[in-house]
Amino acid sequence: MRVDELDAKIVRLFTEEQRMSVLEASRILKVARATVQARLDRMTANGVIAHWVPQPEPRAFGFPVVAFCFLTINQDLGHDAVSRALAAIPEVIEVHTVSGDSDLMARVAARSNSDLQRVLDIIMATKAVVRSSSVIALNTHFEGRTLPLLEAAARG
Amino acid sequence: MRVDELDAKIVRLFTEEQRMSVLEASRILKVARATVQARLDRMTANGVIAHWVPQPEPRAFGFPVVAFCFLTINQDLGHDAVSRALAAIPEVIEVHTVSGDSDLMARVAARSNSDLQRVLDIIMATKAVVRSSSVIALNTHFEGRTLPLLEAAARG
DNA sequence: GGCCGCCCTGAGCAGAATGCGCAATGAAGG
DNA sequence: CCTTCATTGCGCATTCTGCTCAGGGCGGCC
Repeated sequence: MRVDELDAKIVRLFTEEQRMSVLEASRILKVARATVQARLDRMTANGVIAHWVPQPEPRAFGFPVVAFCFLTINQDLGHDAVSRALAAIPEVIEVHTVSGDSDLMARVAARSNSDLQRVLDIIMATKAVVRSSSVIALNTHFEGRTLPLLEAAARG
Repeated sequence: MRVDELDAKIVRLFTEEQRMSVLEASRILKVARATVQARLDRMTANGVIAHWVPQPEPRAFGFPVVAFCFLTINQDLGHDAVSRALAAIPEVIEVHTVSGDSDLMARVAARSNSDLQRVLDIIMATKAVVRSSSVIALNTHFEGRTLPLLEAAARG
């Protein structure tokens, strides 16, 4: 979908001030309320706004450790079956099929470095994963920063 | 912060049905409206609910390619300076300092595989990055799936 | 030039939700 | 027993939402 600057401004407003109402946004942007409504509906329908939900932050409730695990899987099962098995583990936040030496990459949260070992053991215990190699995130500078990209897309 | 099952149920409700109002949530959960309000306020104040904003999805507006780039940086500058330089590039969605052979890991979005090359060139042009090695996400099975972890934390 | 579709606009209205305050209740812990 | 804190139910004024409608501006198309 093509987005324009008004779309980006709307998203930015609702991002910066989450108490923003559609009505007030329309006042600030000096457009009709129905316009803001229509833009939001259109972006939601087209998936540009993928979700608008309270995002729990694992760091804030006891899972400060984040690791990226590169997994070599049991090829007999297939990627989808393995990702389903991984989806059953709550500590697994994210799974991609990737290019390169490994088959899958998973983002994993844990209570501590030793707890990470426990989670990795659970992953290996699924029998779906043959080998894993992990990289620990020592410091997260930023994440989920998609707004600048939306604005870049809006400019052309 | 410690979360209980009510907290998790509240987050689940607002995640599954984003048109949910505080009032209706209180009706469904059979608690007072003020309680739901208080829980949401508390979770927001403690960062358990990190953000509650429209999340733009790059795939939906022209950036279907996602890659994870492992960067070796110019040590003279330091991680923070480099991450600031990367923050100026809208295609860079996420940056972590990581353990292992590389210094930083960045999640990068791009319009296509060849466009990814363009973005990598921009990254290298900052002079902050000495070497990069990328892994392309061929298929995203799921991501941002933090709710199960919150529920696990709520159970104990 | 004239027609058409699309989007934005301003307005109105009923219904619903919010923000706020308050006193009472209940459970937990010292 | 007393204190503390979360929860509860209630009410009120204010605000927002969902919905609808007719009108106007604009670009594309024949």
